Amino acid sequence: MALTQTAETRYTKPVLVAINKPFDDEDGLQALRSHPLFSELNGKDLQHLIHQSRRIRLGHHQLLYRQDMPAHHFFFVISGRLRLYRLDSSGIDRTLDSIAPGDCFAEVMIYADPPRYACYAEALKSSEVLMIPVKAYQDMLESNPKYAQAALRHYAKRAVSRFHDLEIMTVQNARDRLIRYLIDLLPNGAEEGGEVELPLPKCLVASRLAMQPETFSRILADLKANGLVRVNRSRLFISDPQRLIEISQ
Amino acid sequence: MALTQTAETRYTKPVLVAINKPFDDEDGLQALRSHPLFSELNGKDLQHLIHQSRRIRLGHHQLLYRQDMPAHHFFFVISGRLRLYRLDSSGIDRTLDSIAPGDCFAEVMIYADPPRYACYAEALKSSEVLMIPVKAYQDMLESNPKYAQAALRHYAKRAVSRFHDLEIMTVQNARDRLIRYLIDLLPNGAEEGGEVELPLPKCLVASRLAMQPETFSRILADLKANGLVRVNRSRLFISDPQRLIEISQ
DNA sequence: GGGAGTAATTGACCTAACTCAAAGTGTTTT
DNA sequence: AAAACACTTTGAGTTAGGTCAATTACTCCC
Repeated sequence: MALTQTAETRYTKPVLVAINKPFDDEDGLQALRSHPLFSELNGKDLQHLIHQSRRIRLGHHQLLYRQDMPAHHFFFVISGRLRLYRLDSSGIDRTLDSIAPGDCFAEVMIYADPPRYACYAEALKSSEVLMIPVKAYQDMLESNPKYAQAALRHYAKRAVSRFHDLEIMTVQNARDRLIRYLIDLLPNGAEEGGEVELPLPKCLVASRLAMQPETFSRILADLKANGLVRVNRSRLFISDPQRLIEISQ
Repeated sequence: MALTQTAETRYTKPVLVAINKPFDDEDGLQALRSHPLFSELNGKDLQHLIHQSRRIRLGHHQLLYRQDMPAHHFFFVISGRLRLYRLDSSGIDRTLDSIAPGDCFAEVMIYADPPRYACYAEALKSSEVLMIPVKAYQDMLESNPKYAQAALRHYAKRAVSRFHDLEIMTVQNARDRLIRYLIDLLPNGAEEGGEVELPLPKCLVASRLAMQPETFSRILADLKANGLVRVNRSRLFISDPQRLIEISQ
């Protein structure tokens, strides 16, 4: 296995470090307020929700929760970056998503029955997340049904985006999957070129795209040799996305 | 391309045949009522919604909608079976989902912005669907916010299930993807054996699992030779799912 | 029941991608 | 500054699975 050590062997159980610093920095609060799940909330409801939540600091590679653990909370990323992954019976570690500041994750658990995490979540670097009790959000929604519209929009969008992820994975060859992945990272899709930053280390992007790190490296080297991307560490510059699409047939 | 003709070449535009038969057969109505998106509705609201909808009959292989078409409706399957797929630039047809009676599809479009279908939908055999105006459902939800809870549960469940589909597709080898797919078809998962019916023709299951029909056929022949499944047309009998999981490493 | 059309299987061959191994690069620690 | 570590790249050999072609099995019509 090329992916160094797995989280499974690194930790015996998640160790969460709540920190006392209240969640009131103006930028953090602003980020929370701009998330669809919270944007409609009035000040009082939002404060009440935050009051019931805990702020958690996670170290590099620290596990937040495990697959199949009962899910009593969902999370909002204040800073850092996390990834979601699954471990199969042979211990292979498959990355499913990466999560940036301003995103929520495990929020589908609010309505899962039984509520169990569907994957592992770990910090890719030192990060801070807001740990929100599922019940608190549920109660708030029940007493203010008008908030449900925004939540519905968010959930529907999430379902569409997962559908799109699935679509990439039905592409049979590794090069075309990588190309589609890169184009999705571009702010305007295939419309115009630009620079993208890989949201994960290359070996984890490879895992996300169901290929080996070596394959990823070779494909990228090949695209580079053909002048289709310029590579600078985890920053890629794509000048002509249309040409990339053309060669992916 | 092994998948015979594509829908793209078969049709120039979807031809929808609304039929006059009102949607009031007791069993059809019962099925609708048991779907989470409608189960909470009171009789009057449900009747109003049905009144604004149209009943559509689809012939074998008939296209219902195309990818990127503006989405003004979502659908409930009354009878038959449909599949969702995408077509890429080289015309390859990739199956993403199959839909059975009692299911809804394109329902995420209720909250998409802009509302455009993310894929093609076609009937796999002669089918009937209820075509529900997105706006009608939206209006109903807005005037009855209490219905939103059930909708939220449904959307969250859908997102989880797409996540799970994605997870299967990050499994790198074709045999293990097929095994996981089969186990998911079993009513009780890996808990106990049983008979499953493939929801799609074999060549489309292959496409759903990002492999060639030939590969699908060979893997199934191999599982059969090892006594892991018994195959009878599209019905498979799996006596010991645990053994299947064991060999998939 | 025969013929057309479609789906599934099987064989032979080939290539994309995996595996293993080693070396290179950048980062953190002491 | 060196050592330790993590990640990435490159090379060589192997294999899973794709491709092409031919055969068989179904299904639907007439």
